[in-house]
Amino acid sequence: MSGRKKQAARNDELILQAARTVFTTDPGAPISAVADRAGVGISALYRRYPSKDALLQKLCSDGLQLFLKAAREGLAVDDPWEGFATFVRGVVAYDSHSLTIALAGTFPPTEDLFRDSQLAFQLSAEVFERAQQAGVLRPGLVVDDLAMVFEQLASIKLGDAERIAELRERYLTLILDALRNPPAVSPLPGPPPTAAEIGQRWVYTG
Amino acid sequence: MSGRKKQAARNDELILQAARTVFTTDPGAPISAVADRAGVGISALYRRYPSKDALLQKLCSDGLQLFLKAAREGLAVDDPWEGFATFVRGVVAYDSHSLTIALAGTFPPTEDLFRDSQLAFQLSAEVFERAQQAGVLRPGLVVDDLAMVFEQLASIKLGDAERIAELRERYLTLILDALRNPPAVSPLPGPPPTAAEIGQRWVYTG
DNA sequence: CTAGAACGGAATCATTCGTTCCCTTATAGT
DNA sequence: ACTATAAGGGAACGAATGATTCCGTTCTAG
Repeated sequence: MSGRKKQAARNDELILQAARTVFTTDPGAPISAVADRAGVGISALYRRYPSKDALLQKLCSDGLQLFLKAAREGLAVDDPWEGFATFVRGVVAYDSHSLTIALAGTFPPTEDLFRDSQLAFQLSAEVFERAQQAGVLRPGLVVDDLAMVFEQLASIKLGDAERIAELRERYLTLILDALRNPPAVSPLPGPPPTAAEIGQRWVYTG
Repeated sequence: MSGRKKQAARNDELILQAARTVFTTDPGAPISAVADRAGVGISALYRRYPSKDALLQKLCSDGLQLFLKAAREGLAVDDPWEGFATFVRGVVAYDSHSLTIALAGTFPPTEDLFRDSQLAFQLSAEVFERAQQAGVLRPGLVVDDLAMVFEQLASIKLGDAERIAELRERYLTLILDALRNPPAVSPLPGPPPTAAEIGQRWVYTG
């Protein structure tokens, strides 16, 4: 594989990566923004996906796979609490939720997507219940609380991808400590947010 | 004041309330959605505000006033921790952040808005630092963490306004417990989220 | 009874975007 | 070398959306 073929193969990845970045930042972004970001023309996109919806479905599906991966990794850890924490950290680190959340309901779902999301729920319930039965979870919690926690962490959008990951880790630490029974007090990781970062969102850009 | 005048006065409030609800749910909503929700025509809106931006500024400004109110209420409480908690609960309960966050950066800011937001920062810093010096805050926290916490709670959007308030209280309890030094374990309030609620966001609506 | 404030909502006009189309370029196979 | 063709660039098209304007209607104060 060389020359044009190699370039095309790289574009495959370039486009997916660009799409992830763009739609994570702004779920309603135009498809041309993805092309610009990837440094390719619009044709390159339409050669690969028949429509915008198809691209979104692909992204959503990929996100779901990462979620499943995180769940399986959690299940693979023996200690119930560590398994639970591994799962939750994985979901946040893979950023699997930003896309699924942002995109949910914006395009017609497919059979596969539906099936995978059910599997995802099932697996996370397993991880959760194992921890719950081991008594290491704060009383009163339910599985569906997890979805809300993921969603809240996914709402953190400040700066570039790296900074976002740092900040999410910070608040994930806070929340995991609160989810644990008995509660823990871990050191808060990462440089804390600065006034400059917070103020950033107030600047008006046409 | 009677008849037409009274109706007009009621419309003032009707429109503001509708605008709050609509733009909180969807910051990019068309102005006609506000009119529909308020049960009035578009003219009724344009009679009161010269443009959409003007309406947004008004909403944003109102939200900021509520934030200031919450901060002052917190400062009025003697106990440093209770004052802090009062402030944070106030901001969340008044839902002052959903609008300001959602709208920040989407319209040209005014002088007043800028000044008020500075005052807001100043007041919340006071409440925060008082608690910090009393040693009731988790080590490592900074004022700007608060903004991030508010933002995360504001991202909870599930069901109608009442349900949203319930759920926010639930996670606010979790987070406040984690923010406190030493950490607390309060009972989690409100009916927890259900699978049906979580699944709701996956339905595709054209 | 009438001037005019308050409205309702259709019409206007600009913009935004998904998608298609056509033309250029580079390469693989002969 | 030479051409058929895959890959890609990006302008053009057409539908939709939505802010704003405009015009005809209604209600009431005087």
